[in-house]
Amino acid sequence: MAAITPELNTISSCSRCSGTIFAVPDSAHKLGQTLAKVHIFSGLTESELGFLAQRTVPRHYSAGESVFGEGEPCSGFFVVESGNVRIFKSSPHGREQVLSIDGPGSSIAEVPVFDGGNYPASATAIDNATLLFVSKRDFQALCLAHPQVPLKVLRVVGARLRRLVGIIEELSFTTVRHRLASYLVRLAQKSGKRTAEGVGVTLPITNQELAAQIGTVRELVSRNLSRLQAEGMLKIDGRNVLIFNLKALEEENLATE
Amino acid sequence: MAAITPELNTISSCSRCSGTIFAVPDSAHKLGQTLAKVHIFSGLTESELGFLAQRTVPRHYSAGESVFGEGEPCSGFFVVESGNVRIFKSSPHGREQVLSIDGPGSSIAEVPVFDGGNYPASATAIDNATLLFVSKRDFQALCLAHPQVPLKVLRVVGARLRRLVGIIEELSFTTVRHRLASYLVRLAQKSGKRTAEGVGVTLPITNQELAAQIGTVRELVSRNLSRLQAEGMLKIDGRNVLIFNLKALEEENLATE
DNA sequence: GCACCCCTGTGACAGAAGTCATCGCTTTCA
DNA sequence: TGAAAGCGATGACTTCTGTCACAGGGGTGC
Repeated sequence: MAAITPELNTISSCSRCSGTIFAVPDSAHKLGQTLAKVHIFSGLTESELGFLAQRTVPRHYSAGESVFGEGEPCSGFFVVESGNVRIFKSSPHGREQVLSIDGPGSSIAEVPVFDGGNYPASATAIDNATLLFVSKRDFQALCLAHPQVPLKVLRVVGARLRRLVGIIEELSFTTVRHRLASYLVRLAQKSGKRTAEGVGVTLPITNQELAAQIGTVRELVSRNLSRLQAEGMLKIDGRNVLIFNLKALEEENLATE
Repeated sequence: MAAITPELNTISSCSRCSGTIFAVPDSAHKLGQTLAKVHIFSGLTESELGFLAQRTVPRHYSAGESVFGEGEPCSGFFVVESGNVRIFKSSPHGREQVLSIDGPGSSIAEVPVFDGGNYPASATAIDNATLLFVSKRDFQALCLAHPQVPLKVLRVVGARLRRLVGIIEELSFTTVRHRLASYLVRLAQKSGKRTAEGVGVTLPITNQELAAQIGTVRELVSRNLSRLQAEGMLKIDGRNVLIFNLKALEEENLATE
């Protein structure tokens, strides 16, 4: 296993590291710094992080590239160092349902590492991304050696589970219109710009992708956006959306949810 | 809150145990046996189980009684000793979406114990049930003392997560008709009786409950069952359903899923 | 026996969801 | 520069979903 690490390290980032197994130069140090920012590794000592860094394999993905596919056997899990990863389910008809978007500091596919099953969903890189791969075996060993690590994993998995329950709730109880309104409200809260007329947001994704995130098809996103505009709740200008009355949009959700 | 344990023990089952903290009579022994059958506690030694049994509080619920409600603060988690528990989400309009049904040996609400949040959904007893309550503190202590316990919890939570992903997939990609067909197929695989004419199953629940489990309303369950009957795929006689062609019902799912 | 409650089936209907096709605009890239 | 691809809007249409209302069947309890 030690063999995997230095070689791939070399490929990925450290041009000076010539592949000597025991050399733990800048690259590993940098990895350690990255790992320290990962939720499930917070609290580990520097030497523990170093230990982990040596067993970690950086992998680069270009935008749109697949990280793993649903149903594939799981050999380990990933930590997002840079970029964003999209976790999703696909239907045989070509529709997709996004389960989560994970950015730097997040871990991915913790679950199959522990239950021994295959990946329950697919993952692709949204933009150019660097992920750190940790093998099943190494991670399980780490968990046994550091009992607080699995507890942190549980916290992360718990958050994931809550998000999934939220998706189920939305899919089961609400309409596309409401989910779209929810999305806009969330977006406005996160990155909205207050102006005299209302709150301005910029959709960071295509209608197609928005549809995948709220569980519908692109046409319905387009239509419902138009409808909200026709009702005077907002104004659409390409990807820019000016929300006249954020409050009304929020109440939209309470109404039928 | 050490007070919780011995007193409630007394109330619940052990008539001889007078509340002395260190008495570990039959009741605790029996508890230990029960605990040994719980997935997340398998592998613990007898003394460890005894330790846990002393800190465990049996609680009895009658059919339909609430165990906890969504959003309530979480003080611990539960192990199902007997009976079945229904975990579900409610909409303000009175609809419900079942997330899982858990029987003996299952644990419930492991997640909020670790992430510190509130219960993400509600739980009620389906039939008369006995649950063992384990306080947050005791369980966290156990996890730190026995690193393999959180790993087992992760396995259980992983299974839960997979089920939720499955629900999302069904809700997002399929129609009520397909979800109903899936339900019937699963039921047939689990408890179907092969006859000359086909596979006979008995619906164990009302249409209303079936609707909550597949994410719709009672009328649509009724209508879709009738439609499947009209199409000659099955015959309904009260709660008894005779499936003429299980294969066709299975393909029904592949078709649009 | 009778009132009451729960379960079930079903007609009527409105609105939502999804499909298909088309058009126009922009971006990309050869 | 021109073709191709991607994106967004929208009309037409079908099917699905959910709601409301109502009627009948089968228990249960008084």
